[in-house]
Amino acid sequence: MRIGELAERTGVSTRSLRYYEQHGLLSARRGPNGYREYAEEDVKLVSEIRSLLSVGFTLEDTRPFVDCLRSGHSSGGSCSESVEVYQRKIMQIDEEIRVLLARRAEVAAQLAQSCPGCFVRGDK
Amino acid sequence: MRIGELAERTGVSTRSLRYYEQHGLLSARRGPNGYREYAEEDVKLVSEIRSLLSVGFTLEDTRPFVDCLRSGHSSGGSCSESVEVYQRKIMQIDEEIRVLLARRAEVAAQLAQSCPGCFVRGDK
DNA sequence: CTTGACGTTGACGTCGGTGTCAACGTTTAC
DNA sequence: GTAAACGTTGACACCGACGTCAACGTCAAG
Repeated sequence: MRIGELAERTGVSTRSLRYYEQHGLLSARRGPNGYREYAEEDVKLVSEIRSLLSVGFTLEDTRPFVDCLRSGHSSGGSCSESVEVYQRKIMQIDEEIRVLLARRAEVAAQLAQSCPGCFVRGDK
Repeated sequence: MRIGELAERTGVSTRSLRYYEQHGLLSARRGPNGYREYAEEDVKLVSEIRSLLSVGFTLEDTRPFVDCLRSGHSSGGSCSESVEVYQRKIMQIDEEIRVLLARRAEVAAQLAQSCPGCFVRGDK
């Protein structure tokens, strides 16, 4: 399978696929013409990457999952390193939520101060 | 007051002050030597900008507050446009929180699936 | 006069994932 | 044979709020 087909089957641009390769997340044999040749498993690999990116992982975060899949596991999350990343990520999200809640409170307080009687949708 | 003093008094780099001016948020008279000359009120202006930036406003978001102060109001939040920005911002923060909560749930679900029995700190 | 602190403008680097274009080689279909 | 579709690498653009450096003008103190 060449890059165009992989792109089509995964819904990922060829640009992105090359970018992933450039960062060591994807690898491809090269045909005699220099074209990249992908295997079936790469579809799954790319899907895993996109799935993780879509929930806020960085590309670097996806590396353990990719390695996990490549080492034969059926799921990218089956390895201990992946689990650690999951947990780090959740703690990180929690932290971001805390920051946002604090910000919301601050902004709401400033609003209340400069506009007494103003209410904010969602405030109890 | 020249830019160095304003920077010192507000705790903002001269680079930032020039950047704010470049974007029309700050203005300065020019001395005969070309140096920027600031008034006392500019200290308050810059403080307002920093205060808003620190709670996640973009520079553009601060414009109504700056205009409000410059038009003579004692508080940057006293104008209706500022109030609207406050409200937009709060709704925006709420949206971000919703997104993060959804993400957290997704990630936690994936973790649970690939690591049954794994618990996440903070999960009830 | 010289030194050094301070001022000026302009421009590039940062971070991340991707779009997009250029300039070129290959394969495919007619 | 030729055009269209696809492949290759390399490089610039984006977004936002700056840091940082260059190359230069200005001004006070010794």
